[in-house]
Amino acid sequence: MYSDIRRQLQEIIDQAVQTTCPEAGRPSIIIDTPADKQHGEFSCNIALQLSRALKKSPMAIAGQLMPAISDILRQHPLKDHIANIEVKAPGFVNFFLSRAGFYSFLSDVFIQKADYGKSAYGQGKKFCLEFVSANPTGPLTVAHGRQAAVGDTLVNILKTVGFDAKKEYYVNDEGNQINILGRSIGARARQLLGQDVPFPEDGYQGDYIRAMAQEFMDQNGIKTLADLERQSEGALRQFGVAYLMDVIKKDLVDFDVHFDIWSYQSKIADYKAIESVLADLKGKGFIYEQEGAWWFKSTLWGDDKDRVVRKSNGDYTYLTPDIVYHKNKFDRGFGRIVNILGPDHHGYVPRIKAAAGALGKSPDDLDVIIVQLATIFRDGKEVSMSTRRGEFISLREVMEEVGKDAARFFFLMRQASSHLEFDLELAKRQSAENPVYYIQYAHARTHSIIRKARAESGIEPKTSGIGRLDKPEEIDLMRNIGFYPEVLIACAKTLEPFALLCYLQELAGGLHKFYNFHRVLDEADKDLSAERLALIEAVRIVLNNSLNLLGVCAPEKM
RNA sequence: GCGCCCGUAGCCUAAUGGAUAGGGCAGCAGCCUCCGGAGCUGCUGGUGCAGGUUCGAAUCCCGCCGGGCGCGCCA
Repeated sequence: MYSDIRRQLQEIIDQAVQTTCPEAGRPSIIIDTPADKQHGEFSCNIALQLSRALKKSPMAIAGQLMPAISDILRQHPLKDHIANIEVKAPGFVNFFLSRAGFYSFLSDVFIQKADYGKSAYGQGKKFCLEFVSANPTGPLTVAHGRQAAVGDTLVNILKTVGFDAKKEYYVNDEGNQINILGRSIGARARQLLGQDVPFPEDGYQGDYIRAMAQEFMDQNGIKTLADLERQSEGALRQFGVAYLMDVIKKDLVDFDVHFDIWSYQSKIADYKAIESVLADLKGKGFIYEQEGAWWFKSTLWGDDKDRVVRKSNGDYTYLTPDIVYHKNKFDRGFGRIVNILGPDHHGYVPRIKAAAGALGKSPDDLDVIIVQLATIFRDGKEVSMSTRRGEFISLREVMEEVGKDAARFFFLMRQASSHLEFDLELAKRQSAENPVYYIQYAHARTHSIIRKARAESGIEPKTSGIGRLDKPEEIDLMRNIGFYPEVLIACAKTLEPFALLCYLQELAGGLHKFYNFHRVLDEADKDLSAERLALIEAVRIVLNNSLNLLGVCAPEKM
């Protein structure tokens, strides 16, 4: 494994530093993966780091370290895996893998197969990622779609690298938005019954509200205004929440996003729970009264200003039940809590981190990923969006128009922190301009070659005893295959699945390039064919594993 | 006004403080007797401005310039 080799090199270099320049102490040895393969598979900058302390030039230090490293390596089990060590200006020590080193990556793949990529990096730590958590006031929008794609993929990756990670959806089934929802449905119902009532100014204007009003009346046998008046506001709200949560859940299932935990505000943050948490915070001196309202001292943890948790009229603000909800998450044993929010909520981050602090946790135990908006382009024009006005493209429309695979892939095509432009026409295009197909095509191609080898030549991938793969395109593929588990760990560290997309494009590109340079199936040399077929098989497995993490299909034919 | 995010070629985008700033699109020139041409090869072009920290800065710090977002006893 790549990480094992890295760790062993660290030990070797550490030892070399101790013998050649003990006065340097025990500096931490950092082994990089050079961006440029001309600098080898592993690179160490220790000589550059020690330059100042030792008052020597980096090149001189590296020159001293080199022979010591070689000596140690000569008697080390790793010696078969390293072909060459070089010192290169301004003072890097670079390590080049041998063919045996590269072949070991293929062995790893054939041993682990569908599990290839898994690691123990997360050490089973309980990790809660809360995302989407759209209020049940309408269908999911593309903003939620992007958050869903990012969150779902991220948890898939976190689980793969050894976290006990859960996907959680928090349902805000109470509060102002839900009151407005109830009133909106009520108003549409009255209008359907012929009463000329004005629609609430802040109401939800989407057409779906009218359909819901009709459904509500059908279910409850409401035929007249008098029938309607007998229904409570609460009944309307309850109906609205249940109806829209069904819509949302179906959107998510069709988008291949499956949550582990559904938390309801009404169940977690009831009156008793809120009062208990407020009493606790008040007891700790984190809450004070002013002008009839209760204020939470969020400035103690760096927030701009303190925040109201109980208004002068006795109502709670949005923050208050949310503090209770986060306490609930911590109480459930999650060591790490991460929330995905839209950019319109970034001002909310300091106060919820302050809440974590007030609950006796470190504000660093709670992270927030802000996923920037996706702007949808149709016919080269931006489509404007506003839930209130009912003008938006729903996630469902995008899914139905471009398909689940392209939608998920496109939502991940930029870093979450970057604004995303989603071109519907491009996503639909089945051509070279569309990156989804580039990768899926690579996967289909591996299947096609393996199929043909079996059917026409009876050649099977040679999964052990590889010895002849040495072309640059073959080496490049093996290097990338070996790097796959590292890519997943990098994604987990940065909480950013984007790097996996870049990796996939490179791996797919490497396959296409190899294919164009070298013939896999050759009747005259079936042994080499079997080795190359093994390489193809390994690529197939990695493509398949990573596409699974993205929730994108890995087609065998296209 | 205060706070957060962002400025990389004609357009989009990458780069755990590392080496010659890497891809893609569009453009031009090539590659199918042969495993899927949804592919491959080649050509051209870039870190907003000015300082600082560092052995080393697209990256970190300060100041400008330009863009986005947020600043409620809303959610």
